[in-house]
Amino acid sequence: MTTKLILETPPDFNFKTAVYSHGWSQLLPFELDTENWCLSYVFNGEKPVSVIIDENGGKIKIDVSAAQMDQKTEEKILRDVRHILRLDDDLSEFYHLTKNEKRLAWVAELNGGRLLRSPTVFEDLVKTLCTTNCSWSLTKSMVRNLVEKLGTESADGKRAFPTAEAMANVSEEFYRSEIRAGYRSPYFAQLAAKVANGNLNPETWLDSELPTKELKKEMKSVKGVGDYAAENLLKLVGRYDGLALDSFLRSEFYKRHNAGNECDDKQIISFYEKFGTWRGLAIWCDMTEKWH
DNA sequence: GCGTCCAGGTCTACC
DNA sequence: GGTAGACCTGGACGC
Repeated sequence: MTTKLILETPPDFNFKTAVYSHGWSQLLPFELDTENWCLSYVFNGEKPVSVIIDENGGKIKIDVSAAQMDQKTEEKILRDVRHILRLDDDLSEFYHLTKNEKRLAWVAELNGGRLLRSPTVFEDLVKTLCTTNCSWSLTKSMVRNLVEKLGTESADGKRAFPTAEAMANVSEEFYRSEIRAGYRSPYFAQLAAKVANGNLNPETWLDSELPTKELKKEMKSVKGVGDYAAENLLKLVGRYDGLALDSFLRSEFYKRHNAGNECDDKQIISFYEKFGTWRGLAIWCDMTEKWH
């Protein structure tokens, strides 16, 4: 039994470019069906709720695997889907900056630039930690282990992303032996404990009034979060000042803009300076054009 | 089958 | 503030 919900989309919204914006759609509890072009997710709540999201005729359709829902749950699902697809982001200034750039004209044409995110900053933070210093396959493996071993099951047998409380209830050793997180294990244990006991609330980063430099400093106070991780998180809360340079972006930049030769990060930063506070989104779109 | 390298980096110690 | 070395894991690669 499913319940259908509908969301209106802004005119400059493109479901596929949002879903394919980066690797998040490959990380549980997201699951992407590229044949039917729909995205599944399992939302946390009193009881986890599994949904299938797709687009038809300029509207987002949400099939919820629940026979009955109270109004509060329905409103939360609608709010969360708006959040993960970034339906309320205003990218008009970014499109204005990029539409006359040869390599970036596609962004405004395809209504790109909306980076898929999780319903909570906590989930994005944990997933970002899973991307550091490892292959993408290991990132997927760690996230899968977190969901399958610590996530709560929904009615249809899928699992939600673990809450901070669930993650705080297991030991550092659990992260090593079961999640296969290696040296990141103490980072996960410490982070979960801080969030669960109220000493850290990453959700406040969404509408923080701190200048980006200060907010980045706060993010980096989390063990395991360095420049790349903090700048990636900043992009996910809507601030694109930092490039979030990692080995992928560097190697792509060398290929596309430096004849395959390595160069200093300062040269990359200088290259995107003209995009101002949008530079982090500009480099990401520049390096991922072929995905679209 | 085995060893080495390195991937969507960060931390700590040291200068 | 800048740099060297250590750090888990697992897939790719060469032999």
